[in-house]
Amino acid sequence: MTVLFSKKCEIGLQAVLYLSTEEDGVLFNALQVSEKVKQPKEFVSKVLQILTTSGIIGSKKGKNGGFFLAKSATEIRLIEIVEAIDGMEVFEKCVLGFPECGDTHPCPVHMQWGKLRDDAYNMLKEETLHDFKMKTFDKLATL
Amino acid sequence: MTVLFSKKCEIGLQAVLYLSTEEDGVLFNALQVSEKVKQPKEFVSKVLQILTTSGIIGSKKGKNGGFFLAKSATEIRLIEIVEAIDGMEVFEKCVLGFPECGDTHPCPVHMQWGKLRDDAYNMLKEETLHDFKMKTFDKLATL
DNA sequence: TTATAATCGGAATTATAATTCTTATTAAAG
DNA sequence: CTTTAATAAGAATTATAATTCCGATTATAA
Repeated sequence: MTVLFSKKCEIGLQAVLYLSTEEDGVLFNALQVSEKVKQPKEFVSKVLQILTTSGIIGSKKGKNGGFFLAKSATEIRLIEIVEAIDGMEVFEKCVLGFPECGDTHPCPVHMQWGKLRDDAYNMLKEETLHDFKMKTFDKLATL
Repeated sequence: MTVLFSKKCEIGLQAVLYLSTEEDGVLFNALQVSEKVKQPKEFVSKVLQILTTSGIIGSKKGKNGGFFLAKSATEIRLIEIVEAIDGMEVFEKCVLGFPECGDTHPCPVHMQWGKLRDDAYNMLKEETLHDFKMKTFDKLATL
């Protein structure tokens, strides 16, 4: 099992972070991305398609085609990628699985998890891809 | 998808919280637990078996048998249930899925997630079942 | 001692997520 | 205009988690 997001989503996050390491206008094809994130090309392609449909990245078909950030790295937030692939359910459901958990019928950890969940949400929402760029570059270089 | 734990684990947590609502020595059979947590008896039985093997709950076979807390509610912590069913992987793996993420090769959210992860761990570790007992009773009564 | 009501453990099945395959479409380059 | 290298989309397959089923065992109570 993954931690909080599906494997598709993890790959999507990694792929977009990788795309953000290049300047505007430079393309990476699916093979290059798949080698960087160390996952099969076919699977990575699927994820890149989803991100293309949702408008986070753009694609160019045909020879010398590939993928690129659809917006500037200063405008893309990690939460958008999570939302496009997994949706927002993780931030809405009870961590203990109680279907009726809420402010009126709280589970034993409702308040505490609520804070953690909001912190996680903010972690993904507040910083832009650009903020992460250097860290990411260092990170991806070592993989 | 579930939030952080497998469905088995969610049911295990709910089941143990339910068992903790009774005094020592009182048994609940699998059917009673399954009705309370609103899941099929067969599935709940499976989960109760796992918890029995790991020593968190006890079982009595045969007619009038059932399940009960193996220790006092003041000695059982939610983290034990998570560990018995899902293991500790959620608290060890990178939230973005980078296989080499760690203090030397941190992912973009490594430090921030590290804090959240530790807070979640402490949330499940520090309070005992007994601490949750009244809240839980109220909670389960409304389901 | 027999019937009954439980847990136990493993096998079988089903559902869902992950992964792969296939074919179509597109655009550049020869 | 043809070949080539790419994405696109959906179908098919595989892996894993969830769920169900069945037979065995156990203990109580009639």
